[in-house]
Amino acid sequence: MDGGASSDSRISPKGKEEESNRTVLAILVGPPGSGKSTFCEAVISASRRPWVRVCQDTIGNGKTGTKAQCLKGAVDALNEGKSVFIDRCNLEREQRADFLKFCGSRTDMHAIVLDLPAKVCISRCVNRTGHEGNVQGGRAAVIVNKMLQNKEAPNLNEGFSRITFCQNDSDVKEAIKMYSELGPADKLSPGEFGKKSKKESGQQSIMKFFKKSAREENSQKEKEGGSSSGNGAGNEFPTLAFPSISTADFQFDLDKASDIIVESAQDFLKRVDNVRLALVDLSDKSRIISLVREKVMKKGIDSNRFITFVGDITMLYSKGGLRCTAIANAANWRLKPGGGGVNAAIFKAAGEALDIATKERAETLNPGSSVAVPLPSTSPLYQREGVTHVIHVLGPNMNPQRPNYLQNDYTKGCKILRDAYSSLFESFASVACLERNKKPKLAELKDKTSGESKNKENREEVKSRNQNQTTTTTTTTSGESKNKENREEVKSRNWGSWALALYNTAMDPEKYKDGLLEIADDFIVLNDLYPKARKHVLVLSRLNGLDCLEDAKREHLPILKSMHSAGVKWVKKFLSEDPSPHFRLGYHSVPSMRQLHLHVISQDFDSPSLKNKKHWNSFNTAFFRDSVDVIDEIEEHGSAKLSGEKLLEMELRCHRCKSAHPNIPKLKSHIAKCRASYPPHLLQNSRLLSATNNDLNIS
DNA sequence: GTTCTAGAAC
DNA sequence: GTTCTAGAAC
Repeated sequence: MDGGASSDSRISPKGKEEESNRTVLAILVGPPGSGKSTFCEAVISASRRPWVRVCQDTIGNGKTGTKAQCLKGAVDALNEGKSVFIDRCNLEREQRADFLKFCGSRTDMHAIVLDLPAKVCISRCVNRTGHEGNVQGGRAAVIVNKMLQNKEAPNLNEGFSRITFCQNDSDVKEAIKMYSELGPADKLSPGEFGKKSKKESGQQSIMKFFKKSAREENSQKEKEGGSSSGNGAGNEFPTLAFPSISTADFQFDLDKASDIIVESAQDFLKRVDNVRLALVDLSDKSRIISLVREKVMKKGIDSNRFITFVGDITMLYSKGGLRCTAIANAANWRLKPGGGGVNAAIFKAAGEALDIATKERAETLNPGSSVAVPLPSTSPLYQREGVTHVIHVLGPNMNPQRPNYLQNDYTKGCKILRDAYSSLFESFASVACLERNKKPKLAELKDKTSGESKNKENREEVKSRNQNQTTTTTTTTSGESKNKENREEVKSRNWGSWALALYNTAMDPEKYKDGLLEIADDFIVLNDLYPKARKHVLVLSRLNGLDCLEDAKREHLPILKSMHSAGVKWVKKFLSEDPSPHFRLGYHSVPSMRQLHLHVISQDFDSPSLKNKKHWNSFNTAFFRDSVDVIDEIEEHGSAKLSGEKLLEMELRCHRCKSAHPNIPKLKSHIAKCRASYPPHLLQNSRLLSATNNDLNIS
């Protein structure tokens, strides 16, 4: 920081009489979660000067307050000779203007800008509301980000005599100290303090993060003896390739659309560093591409960070040498493959895996929103193109032949299209953040620069790397054919001694019988030693050699079925004691403990043993394979689908409402309260068992 | 699978 | 300073 906020500041009053009665009206400027109320409270409790906090959230006595009420509150306090904090977001100039009318001989106008990283504000919002209301998880992010999009930093020419900018907690602390020490007769020196040098941004931590990653990558490159920098620098950035949304089938006006693309992109790139956007179109005669190019040029957007690209969005790397972290899909609202255009092409190129992964994420999509779907490493798009995520996005429809036609209402249409792009870019930012967190895999590829003649060796490299991955992590997709070659290698597993506890129990149950709930001929039921929910038991196969789900084949169907019905029996027993919980029965794709075991687990996940991301994701991503599906798949294909351990690294999402949470404690406090209905996928095929579940009465 | 702990993030 | 994560050892 350039030391600003600290640079004090107090000027002792010149002529005591005239100056000592001066009041201060300080307008706090910052999004939800930036700490405005905390700021006010800290100053008020420590200050010798009489302050009044005028807060729009509380002024309405339970109802949402209005700006008018705030204005009146401020006038009253100032008339009583008190100084005032205006505690509302005040991010836009217009919002602040009315308060500045008080600027007069007796009142000094101050702005205090809490320009903290958006990420920090979002996580505080999540924490604060925790549960109900709309400001939680992903929504908090959307709301805060949206507000920040329109923010206008206060300027002295609005009528402020002093503006204090705070970019981090220590700036805030100093500002609090400064205002706290402001006695009734003191005056703070006028001017701007603590303003950031160049770009202003609420995304500091994300920017820092990307900068750091880029540095690391560069230094690694140097170590490898690679070329230093040059014009290709942009090639290192995580890149989002996206088609123009709504302008093909949905017939959105091209001129308007190109404005929105350029403005949204510029906005995004301003806030997030070291990422790149690429607008892609199939044809070099594309009108949208030329319009966008023109506007990008006019606006002077960095050509390393925003590019237009002519080519097939499903073959950007293999055919065009353009490496993209994520590609956007102009999806339909049902998120179904097919149809035509980009949607059909992407689903086709990504294979069945994308369809499955999409279904796990969402059933439908609203216009103006997006959903990021991680691509399984088996998808051709991942292997061949290095794409880790497909982000489905749905724009407005201006085509009368298609559903949800907007009847030429471009006010609505433009808004939805803007929302669509901003949602798309936000999704990409979190994807890029996630990918960066992992050890760079594809980034290891030493490609020189762009060049259309992307050499074959590189592609071979990608391929072999991914093959290696499949052998070590036992990731598979569709059925038996896939992993035949790998099987021998995978077969010899190294189980640590700690991983044999279940195996030993299964082989010699009598020895451990005190701790067991049930011993049958082919299975054992026992409480999980470290339950991850209030009810969590294991149905353990007794068959030697059946180590894990990967080993389960058609010949094991009888035992799988008998384990399943044992599980259901125990669920019934638990429900007869307490009918409230829901249960799932399933296997981990890659278990830590040897000997096939079926988890029977209540969906409260209320347990001190549930401590980390891996715990959560092992029960709440596709890593957890429902017993019913496993049986179906083995009956049909001879083996069950397995998911890779990559899923265990995914961001934390509520298993009911699917909101995202920054860490385990916050997730846990959320799920303790979330009563949203379960995702539709779980409500089918008896994947979720409860007291009201009819299937329980029959089987 | 857990525990322990360094150090990152807050 | 405290909270949280993630990697190593078992």
